[in-house]
Amino acid sequence: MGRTAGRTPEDTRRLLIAAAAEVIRARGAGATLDDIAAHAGVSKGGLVYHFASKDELLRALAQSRLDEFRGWIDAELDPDDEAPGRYTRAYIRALLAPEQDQAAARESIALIAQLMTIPAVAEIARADALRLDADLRADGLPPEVLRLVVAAADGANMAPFWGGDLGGEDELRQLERRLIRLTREPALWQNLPWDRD
Amino acid sequence: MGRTAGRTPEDTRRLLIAAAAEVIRARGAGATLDDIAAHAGVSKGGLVYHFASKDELLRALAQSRLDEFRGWIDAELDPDDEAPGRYTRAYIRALLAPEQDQAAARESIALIAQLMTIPAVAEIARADALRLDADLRADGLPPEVLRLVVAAADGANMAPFWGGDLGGEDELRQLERRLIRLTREPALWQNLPWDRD
DNA sequence: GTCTATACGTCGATAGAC
DNA sequence: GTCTATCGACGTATAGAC
Repeated sequence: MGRTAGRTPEDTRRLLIAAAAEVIRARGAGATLDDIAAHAGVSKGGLVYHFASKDELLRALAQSRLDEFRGWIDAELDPDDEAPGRYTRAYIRALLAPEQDQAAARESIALIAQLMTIPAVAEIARADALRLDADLRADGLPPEVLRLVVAAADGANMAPFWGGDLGGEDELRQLERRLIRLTREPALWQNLPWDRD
Repeated sequence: MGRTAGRTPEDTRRLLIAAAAEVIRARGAGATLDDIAAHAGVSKGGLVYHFASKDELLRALAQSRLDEFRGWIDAELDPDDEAPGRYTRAYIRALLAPEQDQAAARESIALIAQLMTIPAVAEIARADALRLDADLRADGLPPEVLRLVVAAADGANMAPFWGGDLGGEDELRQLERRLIRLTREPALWQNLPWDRD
């Protein structure tokens, strides 16, 4: 019999992933395995038993974040909404949802961006992005409207990461409403007199 | 007198920054000072003479990238364009300009994102972003149009970083044309029937 | 099967010779 | 101004307690 009290290996793994997220958020990029292990209440060797390398731990952390984000989209899906673009609308709401504060949003994005430098993480992130794009393309919106709306949502979401300060919360809410409106009535965008003048 | 042949300290610094960029692009995040120094033709100790720490070297690299990006915007400024939104149009062109290939764009963005995890780099990036936002806000466009256009350009620019695959080059060019059109005629966006339905 | 303790190799940083 | 030599810290690997 092992040494732990009532704690399954899965619990320990989750504990370690959560500790990694917290320590990296607090200490930044240079967080050590000792820090993470101590924060989870185990030794560094104990950590290595569950995750053979630091990269594997960070890969698991990245996967949990990607799954979490996918969960946010699903949570924003409106059961009464059966019209084309329903998934895109959930995507917009998930991306533009107000976070606790700007700093938290910036740190969360910085964490993902940082993990992207690990090849294994870049790979699963790319696979996730491809699946997400496929879901969005299957959502029934005209391609050029989808591209505009997704790009705008992505850009607005990334803004805090770069540290800029373009407009406040009210303007962000207005942008969210208008992007969602475009998904409901794509002709608004398509029928603008683009080639006149 | 020192030991070098005809090379000024400034030359050596530029050489080391260029070597850092190249080695990090090739080897990824784990590039060592030895690798970078060897690639520039000096020893690790020689590198450390010019940059007291690895962070300082990477800070200089980040600054050079930020300056380079600012230069791209200035290069896209149309001398004959005096209308409101001229700086925003240059910003859009600089961000959506086709790079050599998608992989190069992704690596370039990944480099910046990776450097952002260093506190000193995050600070200068934030200062740069604030100055850029101030320039954009002073460009004479209605705030809600500016926000949409900048968010869409940012998001389209970041797309390769996440590894997704939403549409091709032609669609990107169309998006660029339409965003620029909106800066020339903001009323197109403002006068849409947002609250109807 | 789960974890602790410990040893090993590498890297960033420092000191001092030339 | 650049080098060699060396130190301390970290990621990795492993032997063994329970």
